[in-house]
Amino acid sequence: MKIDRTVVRSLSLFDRMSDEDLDRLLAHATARRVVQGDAVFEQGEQAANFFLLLHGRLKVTQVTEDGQQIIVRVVHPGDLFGFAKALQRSDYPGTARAVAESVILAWPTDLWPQFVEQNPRLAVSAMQTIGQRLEEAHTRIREMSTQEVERRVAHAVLRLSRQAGRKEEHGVRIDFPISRQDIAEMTGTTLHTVSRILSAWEARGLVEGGRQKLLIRDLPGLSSLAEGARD
Amino acid sequence: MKIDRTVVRSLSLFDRMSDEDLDRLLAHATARRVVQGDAVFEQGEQAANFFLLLHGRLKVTQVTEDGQQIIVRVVHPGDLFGFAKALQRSDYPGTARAVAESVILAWPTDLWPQFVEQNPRLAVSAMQTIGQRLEEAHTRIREMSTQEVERRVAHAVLRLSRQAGRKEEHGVRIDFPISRQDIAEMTGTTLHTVSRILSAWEARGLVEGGRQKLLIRDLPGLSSLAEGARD
DNA sequence: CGTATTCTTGACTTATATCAATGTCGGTGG
DNA sequence: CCACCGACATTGATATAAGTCAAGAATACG
Repeated sequence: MKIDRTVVRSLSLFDRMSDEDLDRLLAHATARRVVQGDAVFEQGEQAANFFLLLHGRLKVTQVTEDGQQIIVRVVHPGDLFGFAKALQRSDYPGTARAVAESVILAWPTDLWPQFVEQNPRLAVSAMQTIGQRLEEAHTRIREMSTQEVERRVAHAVLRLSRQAGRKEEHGVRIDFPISRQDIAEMTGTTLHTVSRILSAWEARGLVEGGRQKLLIRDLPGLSSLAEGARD
Repeated sequence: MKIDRTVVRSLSLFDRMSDEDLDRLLAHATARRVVQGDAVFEQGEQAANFFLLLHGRLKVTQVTEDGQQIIVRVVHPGDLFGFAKALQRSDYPGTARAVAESVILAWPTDLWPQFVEQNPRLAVSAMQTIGQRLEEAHTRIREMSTQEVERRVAHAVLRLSRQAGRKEEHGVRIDFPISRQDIAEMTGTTLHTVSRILSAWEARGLVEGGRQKLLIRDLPGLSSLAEGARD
């Protein structure tokens, strides 16, 4: 598959890179289309590549020994993902699956050192990316430790609206198919509880649901709920 | 305070560094003694330094707006901590407090880039450290999402025994003062629940408690509990 | 169309938090 | 050195948020 330079160029990760450097980088990359439902890599697999999401949406999940699944994160366009080797692992710690038709770039993992050395900006950028991810994880831990489910779900939905929101006539739509089960796996609860919460919100005019659909009608209202407003 | 080179030398972080490089690095470092209960830095403070723990034990905590506290991690000798700048923050996201008499090394944050560039091994090492921390965070999220409190506490105690365990006649002792409240803040529960759990374990001969003390008498027993053995 | 997901909703159960009271340790100062 | 105080811990009673179990409805898809 041919690589569309203009798409890559527009990503903040590469914005200060010279055309030659960019070309050199892309020379080693392979572009690939991933259809909805397909996995880019599976948990436990040997990490042969690291990736960049150009277009679409992925979710990264982990399953525990006893079969329970959690969503580790959602990958948005422009995000690096699957750089297990940089974190001294030989296998992928989770499964990355397309929840919408996606386009990715793949590099062989053994190119990571070059990738980083040839362009120090990338090294810094990568470290900051991981740092951000660490902070997100801590935020999630803090929320799970101290907040009840409804607030956690509110926060999760607000995050999604920021990262994957598309403005619509009556509010902000989450721009990819997302099920109640997904939201449950992001917040550490059950789909039943999520369903009840969303139904209650819908009755209050905060959101509008639907099968794998979510529209936020009242952002400020949701925000105040997330901040802990009692009712 | 004078820096003890032999202590530094023994840390894996520096083991393959030449004497000259090490000297160059230490030239910019300041050693400091921190007495029990004192904070090395406080949440929200401008990040002027990054640190290395030489001796002792610290806990890093965060407080939420509504005053609830969680323990983000425990810092063990040899660990880097407080490198907020590397993660593109200007302030410290948490408070680092000595739970035992400690000795730390401090470098000005603006030296971080040199620190990293002059010795690429350190850059890699730092990134791996952050990577590990990210994995730990995900493990914690996974546990909080899927496991009941008793198993989480078991896992937390086992981790502590690995990272801060000292072998004793009747088992493994957690080698620093740790309260029920601390364990609660590490596992996202209350001190009451922790107290009940530890009492039950003590009755079964798994552990031996005490004021800010904890001795694990039956590691295999605890492990099987952590792995989900029904009773 | 019928079949399979996904979602909703009710009834019930349970783990864990909350509230409340009391006990115990260990260091400080009289 | 002993008494007292404050921090830490234990334990019971009660409340409740959220999970589990169960059934059915709605929506999408082949």
